[in-house]
Amino acid sequence: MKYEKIQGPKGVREYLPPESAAFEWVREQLIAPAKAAGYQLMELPVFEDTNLFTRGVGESTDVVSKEMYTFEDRGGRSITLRPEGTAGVMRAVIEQNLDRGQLPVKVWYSGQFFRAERPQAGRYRQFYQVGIEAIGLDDPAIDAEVIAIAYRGFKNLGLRNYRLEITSLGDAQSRAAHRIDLMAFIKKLDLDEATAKRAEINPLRLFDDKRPEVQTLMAKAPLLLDYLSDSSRMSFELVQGYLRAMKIDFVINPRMVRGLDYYTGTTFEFVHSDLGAQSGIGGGGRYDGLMEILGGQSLSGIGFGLGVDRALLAAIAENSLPAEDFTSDLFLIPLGESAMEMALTTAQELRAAGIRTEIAFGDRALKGAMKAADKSGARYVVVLGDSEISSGNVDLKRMSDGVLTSVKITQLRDQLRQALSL
RNA sequence: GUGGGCGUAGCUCAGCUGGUAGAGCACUCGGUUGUGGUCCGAGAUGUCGCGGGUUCGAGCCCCGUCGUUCACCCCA
Repeated sequence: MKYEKIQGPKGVREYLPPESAAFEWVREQLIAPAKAAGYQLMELPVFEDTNLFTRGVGESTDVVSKEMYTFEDRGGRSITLRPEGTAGVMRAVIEQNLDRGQLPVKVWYSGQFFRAERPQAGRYRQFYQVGIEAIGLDDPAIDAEVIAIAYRGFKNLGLRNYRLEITSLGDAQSRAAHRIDLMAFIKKLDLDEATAKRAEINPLRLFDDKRPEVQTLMAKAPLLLDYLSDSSRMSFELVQGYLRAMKIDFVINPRMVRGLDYYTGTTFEFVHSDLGAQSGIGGGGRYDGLMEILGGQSLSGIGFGLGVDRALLAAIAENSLPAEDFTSDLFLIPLGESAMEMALTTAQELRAAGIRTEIAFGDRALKGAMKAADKSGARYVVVLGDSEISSGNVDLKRMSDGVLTSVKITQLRDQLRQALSL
C-alpha cells in the first residue's frame, strides 16, 4: 500500500536549511532598530474576528473585499486570518487598556500574514512581516523616528538599491476638499470601463496606474499635497526637516497610493528597484481615526510593516547577505557502543561550554563519518574508539590542514576553547 | 480574479517526425581493518505532476486538473 503525497498549500513560501539561516538573519536585522528604540514585543493571534478588518482596514479596499481568508469556526463565528498587523495591535491595545498609561505605546510584532492573491515573485499567500506601532501622540518627531527605524533596518541588511518615498494624506478636511476636485477632474477623462469603476471606489488609485496613457491623462490631476490644511502642511514640513537632520534620503511622491483605508497624514513606502513587479519592501503611515473606529478612545498613531520575504529577495538580488558561519566547531565520531555513550556525555559537556558539537550517528564506516564531518563544515574532528577510551587520549584533528594533536580527553574542553578563542 | 511560460531521478536539465527513459552533480559502498577533500570503480533512486482521450503504441499529440513561474491587478 502506497500513500499519495500531500502538497503544501498554494502560494506559500517555506524557508528550509540552508536558506532559512538567511531568512532568520534578515528578520532580526529588520527588527533590531525597533528594540534599540525602546519598542516592546507584542505577540498576537493570527486569526481575528472578521469585523476587525472589515471595519478597521476598510470594506472598499481590495485587501478586505477580495483577498481575505475568512471562514466560520465551530462556534459559528466569522474568523479571518490576519491580512495585516496594525488592526490587531489596536484591538489588543484597546482591549487590554494599554493606552491608559504613559503615551505613546510603543510595540513591535513579527509573524505571518495572509492574503488570498494569485502568487507571484515576492507575493505569497502567507508572508512574513515585522512592524512597529507608536500609539497615542500626534507628534511629527515620532513620524520621523518611525521612518528612521525602518530606514535603519534596511541599512542593516546592506541594501542600497531602494528609495524612501513619503507624502502626506493630510487631515479629513484636506482629503474632502481634494476629493471633490479630483472626482470632477476624473469625470472629464475618457476611461475604459474597468478603470472608471476602480476610480469610483478609490479615485486615488488612478495615480498608481502603470499604463503610460493613463499616466498622461493624470499628469494634470489635482494633487492632495496642494490641498493640505495649514496644520497638516506644517506638520509635514517638520517631518521632512527631521529626516534631513538625520541624513535620511527621501523623495516626495505626491501620487503615492496606499491600499488600506485608515492612513492619514504622513505616509511612506520603501521601494526596491531590483525586484520586478512586487517592489514594495515596506511601508506605513499615520492613522488618525483607526482607534476610535475600533471602539477605543480617539488617539492618533503611526506605524509600519516591513516585508521579510521581499527584504530577503532584495538582499539576495544585491548580494548583501553576510557569509555567516553557522557550522559546528567539533564533530565527534564514536566507533562502537561504549564510544557512543562517551560521545553523548562528552558532547553535553562541550556544548555547555559553548562549543558547537555534532556527533556522527548511525553505524557507518569511518570514511563515511569523516565525509559527513567534512560536509558539515566542522572545524575539528575527534574519533572516539576503544584505544582512545583505554588510553584517555584522543587525536584532535584540524580539518583545514589535517594536523593531528594528541589531547587528554579531560583536557579536550579547555584545548578547544583556546583553539577557538572562546 | 485575468492572461502567458513551465512541470522528466534529491538538484540542473537532455530526450529526434509518437516506438517503451538518460547525462552531469549529489548520495551509498569499495579501492585505503581507525581519519575527509583529489582520483578510480561499483551501486541505488523515476507512479515522466495527476486524470481522461487519440493511437497497435504517448515523456512527446488533445482535453481537463493541480502545482509553479512571469505579468496584469494588488501590495509586504
